[in-house]
Amino acid sequence: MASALARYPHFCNSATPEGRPIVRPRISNPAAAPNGKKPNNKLRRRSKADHFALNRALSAFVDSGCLDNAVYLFENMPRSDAYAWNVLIRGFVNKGLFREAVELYRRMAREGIRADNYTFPFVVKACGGMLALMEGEKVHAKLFKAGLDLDLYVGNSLISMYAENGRVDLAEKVFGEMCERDVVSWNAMISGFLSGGDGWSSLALLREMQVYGMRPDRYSLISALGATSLECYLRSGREIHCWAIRSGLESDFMVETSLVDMYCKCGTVYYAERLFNSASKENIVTWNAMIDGYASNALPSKSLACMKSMQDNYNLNPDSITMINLLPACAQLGFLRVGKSVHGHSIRKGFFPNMVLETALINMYGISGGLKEAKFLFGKMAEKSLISWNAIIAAHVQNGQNEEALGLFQKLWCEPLEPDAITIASILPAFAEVALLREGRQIHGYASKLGLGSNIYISNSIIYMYAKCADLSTAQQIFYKMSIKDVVSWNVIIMAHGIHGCGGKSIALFKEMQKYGVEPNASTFFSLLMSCSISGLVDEGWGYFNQMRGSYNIDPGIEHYGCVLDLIGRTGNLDCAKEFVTQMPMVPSARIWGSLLTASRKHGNIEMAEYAAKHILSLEHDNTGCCILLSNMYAEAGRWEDFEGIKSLMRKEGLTKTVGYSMMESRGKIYSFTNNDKCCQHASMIYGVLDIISKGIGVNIHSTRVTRFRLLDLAKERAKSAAAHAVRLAISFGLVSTAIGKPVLIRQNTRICEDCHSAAKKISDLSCREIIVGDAKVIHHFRDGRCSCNDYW
DNA sequence: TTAGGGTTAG
Repeated sequence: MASALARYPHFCNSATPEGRPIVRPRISNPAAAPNGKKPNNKLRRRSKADHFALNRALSAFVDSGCLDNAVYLFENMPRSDAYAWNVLIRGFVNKGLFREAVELYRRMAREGIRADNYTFPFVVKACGGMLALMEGEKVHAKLFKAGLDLDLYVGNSLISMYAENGRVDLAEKVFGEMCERDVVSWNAMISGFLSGGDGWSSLALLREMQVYGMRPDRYSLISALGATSLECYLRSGREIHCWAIRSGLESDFMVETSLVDMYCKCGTVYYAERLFNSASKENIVTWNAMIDGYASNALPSKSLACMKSMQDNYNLNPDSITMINLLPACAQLGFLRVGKSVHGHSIRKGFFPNMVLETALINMYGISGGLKEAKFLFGKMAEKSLISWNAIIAAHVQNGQNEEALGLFQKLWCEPLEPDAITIASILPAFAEVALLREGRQIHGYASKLGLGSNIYISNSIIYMYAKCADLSTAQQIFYKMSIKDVVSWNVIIMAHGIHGCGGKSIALFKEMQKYGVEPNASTFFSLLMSCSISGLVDEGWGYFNQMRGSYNIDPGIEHYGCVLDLIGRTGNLDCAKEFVTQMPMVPSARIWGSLLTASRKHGNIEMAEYAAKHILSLEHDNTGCCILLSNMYAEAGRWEDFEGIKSLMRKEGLTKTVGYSMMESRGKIYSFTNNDKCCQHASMIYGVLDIISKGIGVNIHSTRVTRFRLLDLAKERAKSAAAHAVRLAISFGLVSTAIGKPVLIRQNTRICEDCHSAAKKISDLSCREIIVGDAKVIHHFRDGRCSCNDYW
């Protein structure tokens, strides 16, 4: 637009680029007699014919897209009437130069030419195109004053303008007050409801227009098919298809494309494919609709094959929309390389800048593990929409970068953009993973403000978020208040109880969901088995695992095997655990070997730990957690050479321990602590409390692990002593900064260490307070010297 | 001699 303005600056300010006001050359009127006497009829007729010829030439330039020539001619015409102005305004509108069109309309008024019933439809359309509601309303007031508001064409353009500006209510008002309506009026309103996201009203209006004796045309059908797609209402789509056949519109290329798209969006890709196969293949839009249809119906390979066939068999070159539609297929297949080649092709073809394409690429990179590329693209984008922000936030969450996602969410508030349902749905998992309860409540409040309280998808995420923020009771309340619950709602509430160590309640909920007629799926069993594993319900877990295939016809996936392995690990029968891993029907992942490693550490079996670690490092050579765990085991066993071996491996690989931190909230403020943090707020008070607590539970804050380490390492390890680990600093501060009797809520980004777990149990007993620590996997409830995880995590 | 509604995309 900026370049267009530079090209036609005089329409904005009636001045030449040098700043001189444009003075239209006044060619003497040939019809005027030189002596000032009345012109004769012959001369007058000739003058009129010349004027008409110039207008016709102007119109011809505009129709053929030669706007530069049209402008030149217009500026050099001896006189211009409303017709000439209208034609030129039309030229700008048709080229999408809406600002210039409106400027020309303003200049027309300044030059004393009255806008007429032909002018306003173009000007109103320009206001719709540039999403300028205020300008549109001003133009509406002007045409009302001119008595043109009842003009059919003007009314039709007003309907579209208001709908485009998101004011379907005003569009409806104009439509309702029209004294005359034609098929275009009905179509504009049908399309208006559709753009406002109200497909049902569109479809109702399609029926109503027929009651009024109006026959739908190709435009009516195209909009109505869009409405059907929006509402996924196949029955209506089929009716419209029948109407298209009866009225001979089925072979209209745009109706045909809309039908293909409708069948895909309604999930009936088979019908779309049948129609597509018999359709003309000349139009790339139809191909694009089919490529998108395959990908949206989980047929990504067909999507790629369709694109290839389009190129090889029909010699059509993919456009930017083809690229956009292809990217979800790449993401589904995990074809990062193909996705990158789509990116490269788009660069070579000059498709950039293109906000939609860039956003689609960010989505693809986010899903395919290419967060670095997604971040790079986002940073380079010239223009970003809310959808672009949603995509980059989701990319961070999908790749476990929750804190960065929350940072971006905060930055979004500084933009002139308002977060929507997708933003909330994208960011909620990050809140669940790293936020404190107060922040969780804020995002819940914001979701309610956006009217998303009854959105199942959002509600499910909110339930999980409350559970992870240690507020199981609010999670339960929201769950039971939901008027409609889907299988995900049940899975989430089962998992919510599971992570709080309430495995028995998870089993009860599993039985309850079936009483309500909800069929469990693979995720239900994952939640259930995970709950059994956290609560140590070994027999129950085994029972449900065995029922999966036999009673529910669900094949256990690797995640289910992982849960059962945790269950076996609890029993301490590590040989059985090892055998279970080697006999799994799928290749064990690093996560599976990690489960065996955890069990080995828990039961002090260093040989089994080494065996598991060997497998983990062969799959993930940079697995820091594995190295840390094994080095701790070596240290505890006094195997210093092996300990140093692991440490040097870590140095060689450039692996650094994740910095653990704990967070807690007091009086609306968030406090964060790292291990042995001497710079935290209220440090002297916190260390004073910690000293008292440590003495109370029989721990010397300065020499906790002396016996476990060599004297040489004593000084080094003292600094790292678990006695001043972040979680204990947070607990110390929590005990004195929160109301007596209330639980102390802590969040920790890593798993709680054994020493701190043991200390937290004792502190809960000593202080008669409940201490809740949500670590990276489990919510530990420490009460009366015990923990809800039964000391296995 | 001029006008209004329209297909695929994040």
